[in-house]
Amino acid sequence: MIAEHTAPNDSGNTRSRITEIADQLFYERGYEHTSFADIASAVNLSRGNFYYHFKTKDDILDAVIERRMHKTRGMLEGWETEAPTPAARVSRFIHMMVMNGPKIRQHGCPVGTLCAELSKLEHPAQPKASLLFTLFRDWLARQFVQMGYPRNADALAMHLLARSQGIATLANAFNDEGFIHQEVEQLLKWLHDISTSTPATGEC
Amino acid sequence: MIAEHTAPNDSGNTRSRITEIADQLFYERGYEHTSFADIASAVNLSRGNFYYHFKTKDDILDAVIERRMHKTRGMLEGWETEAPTPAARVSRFIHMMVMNGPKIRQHGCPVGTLCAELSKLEHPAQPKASLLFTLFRDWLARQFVQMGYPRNADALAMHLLARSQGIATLANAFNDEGFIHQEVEQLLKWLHDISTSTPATGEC
DNA sequence: GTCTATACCCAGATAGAC
DNA sequence: GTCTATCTGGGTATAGAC
Repeated sequence: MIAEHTAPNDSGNTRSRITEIADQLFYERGYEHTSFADIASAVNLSRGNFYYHFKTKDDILDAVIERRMHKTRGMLEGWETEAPTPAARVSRFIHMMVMNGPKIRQHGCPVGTLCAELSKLEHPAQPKASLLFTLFRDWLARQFVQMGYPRNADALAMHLLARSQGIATLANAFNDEGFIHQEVEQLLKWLHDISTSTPATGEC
Repeated sequence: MIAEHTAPNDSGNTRSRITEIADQLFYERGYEHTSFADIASAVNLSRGNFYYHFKTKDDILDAVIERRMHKTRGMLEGWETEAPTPAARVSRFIHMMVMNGPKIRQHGCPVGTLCAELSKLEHPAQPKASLLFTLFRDWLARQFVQMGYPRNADALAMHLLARSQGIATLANAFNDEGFIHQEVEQLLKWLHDISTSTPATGEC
């Protein structure tokens, strides 16, 4: 593990710049509809040079998914440390939809739309993309366990995830950000109810 | 309006056959990822002849959306006449997810995924595709009005639509049909609750 | 109405000079 | 590491014979 001579100029930076731009473009325009040329021009690279950093388009997708995994993990850890109670932490998740309201209205949920697209393409990376959902799912389930719902924590997590996805889909289809607020209110009420009521044996 | 000589052999049939196949392929593979060659070969037509029936790909999309509008209207009218109460009619809507479970698991909701894709493409037909949602939205709202919720019938309709979309998205992402059943149970309970309880002034 | 042939463009991907 | 030039394939779309 001696310092190798593999410390290229700023290829690491270039690579992450490409990944960052690709992440954004895949979200805004979709994976298939984003071309190498789109990404290259956004990063100010020639198409030829592009292939020095990524051999195939699938490689870029892989890097983008990994980047999203990393960012998501960081966000969840942040909520974990910032918010004192499980209910407050889940509330952070719900509020995320309000914070990202304008982008959701324009492009839907980054995770949901990517999974849907890769599913239609029968793309090999589809299972990997679904792991982004799993990240949220498991994190939410842990919160519900701490809230006193060990038996159906996963069902509650999936329920909340589904509600969020539906909100994003319709807010996007109808170009209606107000709908997000409207539904978030209901979700917060739902969260309040289950976090204050005594968990019944087979609740929810 | 005298009978014109525009009654070509079976071009009407060919056209509707193309539209039917395109409808299916757009659902299964997505709009952009479906090529003329895909459709033509599925209909057993040469690519050249294809253009006799549709000038551009957008024209096919238009025809597909109109076909879906037509079919949806027919389905909703069917539920309207078959089911005696508004609650029973909404229940038909909810059960549709169970009936289409396998396809939803594989390809998501036909309406939701089309709207999401067209949104990313910034395709001119996106608003037209959203009208498919509007069809369900208005129909559901009418049922909730009849159920005694004139004030927030539309909010209830949107809520139910969103729940359905979320269920479809996650069932697809996790390839999990059981999740549909699980959530449909909850939706039926929700429907039962609001259809039997006395509507409060600002309920739900 | 149906076909073959083909124009045209843009995508992903490669070669090789600098 | 970056560039230009280029290959190859597939996509939409057209022309014109039958």
